[in-house]
Amino acid sequence: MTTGDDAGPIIQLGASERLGARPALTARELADLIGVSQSTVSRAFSKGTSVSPKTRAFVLEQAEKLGYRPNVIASFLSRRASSIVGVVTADFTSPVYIDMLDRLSVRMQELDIHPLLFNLQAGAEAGDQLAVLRQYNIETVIVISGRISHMSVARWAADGRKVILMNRDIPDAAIGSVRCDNSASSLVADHLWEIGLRRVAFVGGPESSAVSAEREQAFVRRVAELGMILCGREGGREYSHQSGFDGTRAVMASRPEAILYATDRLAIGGLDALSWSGGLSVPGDVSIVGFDNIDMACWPGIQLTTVHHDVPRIVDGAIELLQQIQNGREGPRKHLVKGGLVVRATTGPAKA
Amino acid sequence: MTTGDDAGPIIQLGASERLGARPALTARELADLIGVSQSTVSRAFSKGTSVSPKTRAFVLEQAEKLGYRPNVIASFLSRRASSIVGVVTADFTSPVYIDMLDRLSVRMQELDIHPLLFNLQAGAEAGDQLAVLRQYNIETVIVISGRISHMSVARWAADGRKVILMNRDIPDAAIGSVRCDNSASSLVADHLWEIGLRRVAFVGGPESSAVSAEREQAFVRRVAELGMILCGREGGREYSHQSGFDGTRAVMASRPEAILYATDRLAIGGLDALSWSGGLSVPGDVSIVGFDNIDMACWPGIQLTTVHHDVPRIVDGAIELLQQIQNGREGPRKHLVKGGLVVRATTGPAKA
DNA sequence: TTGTAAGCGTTATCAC
DNA sequence: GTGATAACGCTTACAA
Repeated sequence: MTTGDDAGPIIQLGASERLGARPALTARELADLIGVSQSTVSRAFSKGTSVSPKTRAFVLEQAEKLGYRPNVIASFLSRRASSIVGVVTADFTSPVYIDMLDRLSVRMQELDIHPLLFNLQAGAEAGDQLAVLRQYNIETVIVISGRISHMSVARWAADGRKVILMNRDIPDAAIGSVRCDNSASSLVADHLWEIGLRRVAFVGGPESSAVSAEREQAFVRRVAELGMILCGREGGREYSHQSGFDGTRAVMASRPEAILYATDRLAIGGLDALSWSGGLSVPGDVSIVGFDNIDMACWPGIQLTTVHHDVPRIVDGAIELLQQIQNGREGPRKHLVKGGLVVRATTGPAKA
Repeated sequence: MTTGDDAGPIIQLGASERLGARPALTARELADLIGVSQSTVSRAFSKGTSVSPKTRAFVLEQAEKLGYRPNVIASFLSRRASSIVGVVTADFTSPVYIDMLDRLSVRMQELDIHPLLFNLQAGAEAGDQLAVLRQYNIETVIVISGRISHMSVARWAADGRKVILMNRDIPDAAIGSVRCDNSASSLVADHLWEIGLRRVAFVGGPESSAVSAEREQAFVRRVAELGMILCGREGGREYSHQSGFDGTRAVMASRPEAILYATDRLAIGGLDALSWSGGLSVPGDVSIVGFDNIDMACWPGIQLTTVHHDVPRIVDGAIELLQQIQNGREGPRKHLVKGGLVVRATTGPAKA
């Protein structure tokens, strides 16, 4: 019953609910109530401590009944560490990053790890964030953004924070990362070849974008191997619809039969330039291909051929890394998640 | 230099950076170092305490120099309250809610208030969250979602948490809220009347959605006042593109000259059904109007006529409320932010 | 105005 | 395996 904006009228609260404002039970109080020492209560709640299974079960049961839950703030202070994880974002306009944040935050909650959100504006200083990380005793930081500088990441790591990078990597650094295999764009070249297209172009994101560069590189290499012609190439200032639109208009001067875009958003900008606003037929006049397989890609009126970016698996990888770090096992690891080509309706043989 | 995914190579860290792993300075250490008492340091950092301006300035200056920052965890424990604010979300697929989260989190950071993200899945229990709010000593919760039940909100409030609702309200409850004026949909009726359209229809969100209901109501009332004909009405299970697509197909049976949708996303689904996939002309065959004025609404190939939803001002309102609450001033307040009609290219006279 | 000292609710180090 | 007791780094009476 939690769908829609309005899940019913205000419901009268029972007596126990009303008492909520009373301060929460402390370990000491629970201990006194059930006749054990306060440290026993503490031990019952932390794993890897020496309590008899019987006592632990008893304490946990009573705690449940009386509504006791350890105060994490006190625990953080005492342990000089917190289970809060910093989640750093900067690209709320990117559907892929939003999807990652969505799934990641849900998964974290299931594990009782809570994300403190650091939404960095362009130009925010890494140092400022570092101070906050320290203030909160935050040990682990997950970066879901391509816009945070390597420098910032390096500083956090140098300060002893564990960093997990999503969708990017710092090659020779001992920093965990989980990302999709951008070289899958080579599959696009194969596909275009198979349907008989020879003149191809690439429309990318910002020049400084590693993601765009990797996707371009793998595509261009395979294009060359197959003996196809790379007739055009455009980059943008950003990963926006307008960028894809403008890039497409520009690259059409080279008369390509197909265009690969660094992301679906750019590709949809291209579809707009060509078809919605341009009066051309896709794929009749030109084929287009995206990368990421965002929700929009399968809208009835879009049906974009694209490379699948497996966000759920990337999130799984990040969660796995997170747990390894929190359990103190192993060092940083690099995950690379494969994606595959999804052929829809924006690619096909050229019109006769 | 923080645009693009890759902001340069790893930079060698200076000596002071490398030492970062050394534990942060405490108030006691700073106090000893600069020759004041620890409580003086504490006072210098909290406003409304009795310290001479001179001492405060001195302490703050030295703290800055030596890199001291109060540990907020200890502060939370001592104050039995935390400046962490819970931000509750559930609709990561809604551009408007994402935009709110984006802007809100940035504004909060500027104020040194940090958002702990609670991303609730459909069906998540309010009680579970409440336990976590207590564990973190969280006093204030901002709800950016229509899908969290009134019941949950009421329970948090009954437990003594301050709640700020964004984009919704619980009418007779003493709970703060900031939302857009959904009755602005009446402006749509006026606009359609002026361009000579008489048969209109409405495509809404889930039946349980208060937002959809309010937008529909104001529209329908004005339509009646103007003597226009409401010839059709469809609701969906959700606020998705597909819902808008399907709802449009259904409502076209009543041959409307114009359709108002509860949101832009639904309207774009409608545009897809009519134009991209349907071969009809918009606005030649039928005019369509959305609500929210999301980014997509102004894409070259969309140019959707819509009602502006002023997210920045709504966020301003929420921040204002937040500060009032944190300063202990005043009780809950209700803000209503006006929007206006944005006429673009999807409305116009019917084809001759 | 400033310093001293007693919490805040945990964890961790001791003995037993 | 369990119970006292000392941190953890702050805030806040209470004294000076």
